[in-house]
Amino acid sequence: MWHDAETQEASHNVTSEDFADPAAVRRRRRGTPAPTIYDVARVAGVNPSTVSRALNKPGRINAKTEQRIQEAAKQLDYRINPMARALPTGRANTIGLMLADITNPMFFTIVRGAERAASERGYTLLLAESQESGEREAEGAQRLAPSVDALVLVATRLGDDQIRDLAEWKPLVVVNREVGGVDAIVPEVGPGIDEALAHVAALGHTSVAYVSGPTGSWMNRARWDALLDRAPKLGMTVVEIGPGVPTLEGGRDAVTRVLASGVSAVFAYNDLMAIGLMRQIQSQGIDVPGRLSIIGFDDIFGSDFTSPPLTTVRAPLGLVGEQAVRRALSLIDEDLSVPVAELTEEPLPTELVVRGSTGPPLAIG
Amino acid sequence: MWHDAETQEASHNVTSEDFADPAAVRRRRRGTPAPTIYDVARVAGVNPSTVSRALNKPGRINAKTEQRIQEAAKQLDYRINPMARALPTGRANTIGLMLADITNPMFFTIVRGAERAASERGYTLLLAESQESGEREAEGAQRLAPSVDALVLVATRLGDDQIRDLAEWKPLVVVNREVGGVDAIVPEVGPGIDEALAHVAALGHTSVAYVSGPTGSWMNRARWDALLDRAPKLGMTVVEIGPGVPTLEGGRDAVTRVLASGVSAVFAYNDLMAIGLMRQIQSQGIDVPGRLSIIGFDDIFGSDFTSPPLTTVRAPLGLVGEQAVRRALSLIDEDLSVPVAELTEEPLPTELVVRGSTGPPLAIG
DNA sequence: CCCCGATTGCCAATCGATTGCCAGATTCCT
DNA sequence: AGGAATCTGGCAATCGATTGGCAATCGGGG
Repeated sequence: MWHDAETQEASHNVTSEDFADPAAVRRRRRGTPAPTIYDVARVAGVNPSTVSRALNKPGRINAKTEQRIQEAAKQLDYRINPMARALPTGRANTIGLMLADITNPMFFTIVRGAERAASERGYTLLLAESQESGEREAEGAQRLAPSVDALVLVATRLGDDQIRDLAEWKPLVVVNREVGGVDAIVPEVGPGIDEALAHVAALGHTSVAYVSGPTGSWMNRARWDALLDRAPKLGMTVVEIGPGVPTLEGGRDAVTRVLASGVSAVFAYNDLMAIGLMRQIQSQGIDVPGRLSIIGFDDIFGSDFTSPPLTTVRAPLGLVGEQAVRRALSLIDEDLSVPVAELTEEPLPTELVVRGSTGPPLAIG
Repeated sequence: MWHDAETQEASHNVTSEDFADPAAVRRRRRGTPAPTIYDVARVAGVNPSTVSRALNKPGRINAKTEQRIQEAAKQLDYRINPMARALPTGRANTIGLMLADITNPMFFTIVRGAERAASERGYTLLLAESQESGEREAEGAQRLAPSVDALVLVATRLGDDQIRDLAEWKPLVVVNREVGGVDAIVPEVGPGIDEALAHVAALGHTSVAYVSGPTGSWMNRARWDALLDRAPKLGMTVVEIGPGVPTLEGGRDAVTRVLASGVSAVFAYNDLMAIGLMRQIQSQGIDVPGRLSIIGFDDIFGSDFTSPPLTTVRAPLGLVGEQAVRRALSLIDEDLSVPVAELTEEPLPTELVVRGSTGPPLAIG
């Protein structure tokens, strides 16, 4: 297919005649009031309530009438006003999604899964970002809560009590965290870590470190706990280094302490930290995985771009997002005492993805 | 900071007494009806309308009364019901953001900018994804439109006419595209491309290729046009290869044709394609930038993870998102004939970021 | 002491859709 | 044919907040 300058030219001419000016379009807009069910009712010659029923209680109305109304609606290009509907029903058909940091690639995948699950059921996602600040998050949640049917909190910085308070107010699901009394979607850290430890053990490592993430992060603790529990059973020593911010910088900042610790393999709280760590270490002329094997968590976008590509414990983030929303939807149904759509919640195991950043330790290789 | 098993244990005990079971929390939730201005009015001993005015027309009400109402509101933990407010005012305080593909990292940055600009003014973002499908996008836009005050379309697949139709319906801003008669936020491709061409010319390249993105993409065309216009002036030949999908795969798929074209430097429609191209070429044992220099567009997250890190024409995506929302907000104000908040729209120039994927061509080096 | 204007708060209509209740029309059963 | 059951569609109240118009109150000036 060729670049076609003519097409562009032609289309540009048309536009300049009539609507080259954005202001013109705007002016035109102002006049148009959106049609309501009253308009539809008038055209179809029925009562507004009949229109309402025809449009969302199929069968409740005589087929003939129903069709007449459908046609009137189509003719007027009627679309329902969600806000007006939300008032009597109390349901906005929206789900609030609260993220710690939109730019962290781990969230993209979750958002996509969530969006998919939501739009599948006719729900829309309302987005808010806490920018890793508990205060902003509380504020954001308060702002979001009244306009959504349910909340999904991802990697939240809120305290357990705040979360429970919110949960009493609105259906709520937390992701990557567990809070007593609140529905949670958390990938199983165990399987992936078992695989990963088996992997490094097989390579011959006997001492590993964990570069810790934020103190308040539930998932950080979960990963460390799992490591602490299992590594010794495989005959390995394990130390925690940190805490640090869950970003490239956080990883960079841990380098000195990692090297000083003398370990031959290191787990980082997440891929971002792992990558930051790796790049910083490499910039000091140190070989990865020769001198140090590095393992991340999550398998975010870009974790296979590095060289060596990052070995990581993958979390099924897309599924996590999907399930979080599905669970939220089922909570809404439950609130309405509607038979809960049966939740076939697959387990969410993590798994090791072996790439180039792990290898045998120097002493052996 | 040490891992503290006790803390966890303790907190777990508390929860198990009272709310270990999510169902218990849910049950508790059902009873609570949210307080309304009527409740506040009763407590404060005034008329609901007075409450409304006290809460959002500061000064209209006697200071004494106003304070009494504030206190009543606080006491009841009243928060306004946005849906109920939206009905009479016609404003939902939301902006709809429509993306082609949430998982494309280039959008993350835009989303963050948009979210920031929106929440700054008390607006919330409503998210929809078209998954690169025009049909889904049209549907999504229709679904979104009635519940938002304005729409922002990013890298939309819609036709010009569809966009104009939407624009007559709601304030609308398109990003990374220009449509006659519609407000648009588009980074200036010129400066970055000039820099990039100067860069490759200085390195000694005389022939470049452009690996094209989706046919329907306005930005794809804009970049190609700019290249086509400027390269010859610098004494370089330029060919277009494609079109292709704007992903890693799209880049991989272009490899054969790129190599066959005999060029020594290649621009790709975006970083994703550039990276896909680079990795595929490297996997064939071909050196980058030795045999082929590669340049991307956007400077997405991860484009500096590759080795060599990617030289790319950076677009100020965060600013783009911010400005798109700001413009949308100003359109809303304009519709309301409110004095438009003065828009200090900085220009959005692109700039070359030189990293490792460009170098002198073989013949010279 | 009266009048005037400003201030303050209330009344009631309104936004658009939903829904319980009811009445008239049909159908069905025996 | 009589009566019950079922269909249909209309009426009107309701969700929670906003807002134009009005009435009561108050202070001040003459």
